[in-house]
Amino acid sequence: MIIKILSWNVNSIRTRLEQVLNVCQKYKPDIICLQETKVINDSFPKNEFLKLGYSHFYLHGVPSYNGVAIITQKKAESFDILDLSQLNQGRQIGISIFGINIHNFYIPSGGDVPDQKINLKFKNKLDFLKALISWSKKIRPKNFLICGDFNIAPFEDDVWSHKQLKDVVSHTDIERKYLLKFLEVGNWNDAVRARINPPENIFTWWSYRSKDFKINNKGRRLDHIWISNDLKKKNYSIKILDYTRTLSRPSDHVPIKIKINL
Amino acid sequence: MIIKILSWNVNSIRTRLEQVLNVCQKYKPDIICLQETKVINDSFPKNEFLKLGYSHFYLHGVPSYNGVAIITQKKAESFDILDLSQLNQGRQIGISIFGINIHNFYIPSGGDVPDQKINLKFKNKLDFLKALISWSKKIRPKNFLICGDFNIAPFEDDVWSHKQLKDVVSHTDIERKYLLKFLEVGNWNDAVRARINPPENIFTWWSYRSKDFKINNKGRRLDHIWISNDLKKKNYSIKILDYTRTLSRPSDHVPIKIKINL
DNA sequence: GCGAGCGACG
DNA sequence: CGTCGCTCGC
Repeated sequence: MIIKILSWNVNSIRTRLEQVLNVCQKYKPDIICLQETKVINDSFPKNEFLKLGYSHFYLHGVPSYNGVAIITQKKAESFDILDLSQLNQGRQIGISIFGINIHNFYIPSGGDVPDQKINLKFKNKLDFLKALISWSKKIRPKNFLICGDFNIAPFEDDVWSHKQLKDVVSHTDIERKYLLKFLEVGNWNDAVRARINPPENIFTWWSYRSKDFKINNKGRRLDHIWISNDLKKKNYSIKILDYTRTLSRPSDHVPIKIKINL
Repeated sequence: MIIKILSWNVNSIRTRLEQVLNVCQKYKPDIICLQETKVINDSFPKNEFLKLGYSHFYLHGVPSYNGVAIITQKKAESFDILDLSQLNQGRQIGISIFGINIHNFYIPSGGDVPDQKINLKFKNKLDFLKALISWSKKIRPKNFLICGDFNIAPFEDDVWSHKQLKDVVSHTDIERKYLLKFLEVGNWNDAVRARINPPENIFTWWSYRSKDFKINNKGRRLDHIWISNDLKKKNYSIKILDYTRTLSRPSDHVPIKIKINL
């Protein structure tokens, strides 16, 4: 059975609704994982998804910020809301469906200053990664896929300039180290870089602040799909839907998609 | 010489820019009078108008609220900023062009409660009307056209229900009396009602709060074009562009247009 | 209901 | 640059 999973930090589902629906109509993913929905569960725009045949909503929204959602056509076998940081920030949910486990993350962005002592947000980000490392050890992933906005570009060529970004939050040594530790202890596999590499585009995020984002192309690969060893053996393909960044009023992140033959 | 003048309360020129440009391309007015531009002069989006051949901007914007603008293809012979209320609220400007005088108003809306003692905004509205009465007496209008959002529906059939709106600000007896006094002392002529009458649509405003505005059609005629006696003798026609109210993200007011053979 | 500006956050 | 929620104004 071939299934398609799409992951996208939409930066507000209400603002981006039409674009999300268009992408769903075009690519018909079985499972939609959204981050930064920025809406409480009661206000999630379910009706429009229902019209497209998506009738199951696994939501963890908090007011104003963050928020994750998984939307499916088929009912999930289970649904979990996790709160590893104990801050109730709407950062992780998981479902079991089609015999696999899918978790959807929004890892903290970490603020501006990459210093745990003076920037609590950066500390929280590293703490969240530590919690994910423990969680990975505990669950011993099997038939498992995780995706979302990890807010870290782990490899040197995951950013437009390693040299200019090595002290910028999202690409500092310590974040990259923690993320790779998370990858390693869970025996996770970076599904995207297993299939796509430069010079093909691997970036999933371009700042709103620089116009003409594709001219300078100062992007970063902050969004990820990781799979357990058993899924790695399956046939799968990856697509980064970077065309969405050229639409009017875009999200700063673009969707990533996996098609996998279970 | 035939000239076309368009008056429109756009409720933010920045938000409504595309719609205003579309209307200009469609009707090619020589003179565009806008109200509630809600933008300071430095931020007025001139470039887009320049592309359509409108190269002269007569602006009186204040931050956040109110604001009036006259935009023309031909340079005006004079430009006046008036501040009859001495509150610097961006409510009246005038130009001389094509040998006539054109003044563009945004009369205060007047708040909720139609009582001068407990509602300062209502008092300010009546004071503004008194000032306009004095101004009319003083100027003795000749070759004069005034237009804009007067925020008053003067006649009983200028609202969807005189009975239900007679104590609602915009249609109270005292406002109607003051506005008709203003009309009378200036020897002004209501150019719109001289040409268009029910059952044809004469409303220029429908509240944002009632959806399906054309079903209940609870509109009011708040926007006006008045002309002096000498202009009354010219050939002229009027059009209310109420189709703009059906566009997405519309202004709550629609444009009114006069075509006059000077 | 829909503009505006603000400060927080990204 | 662009979300949010807030308050204000119409």
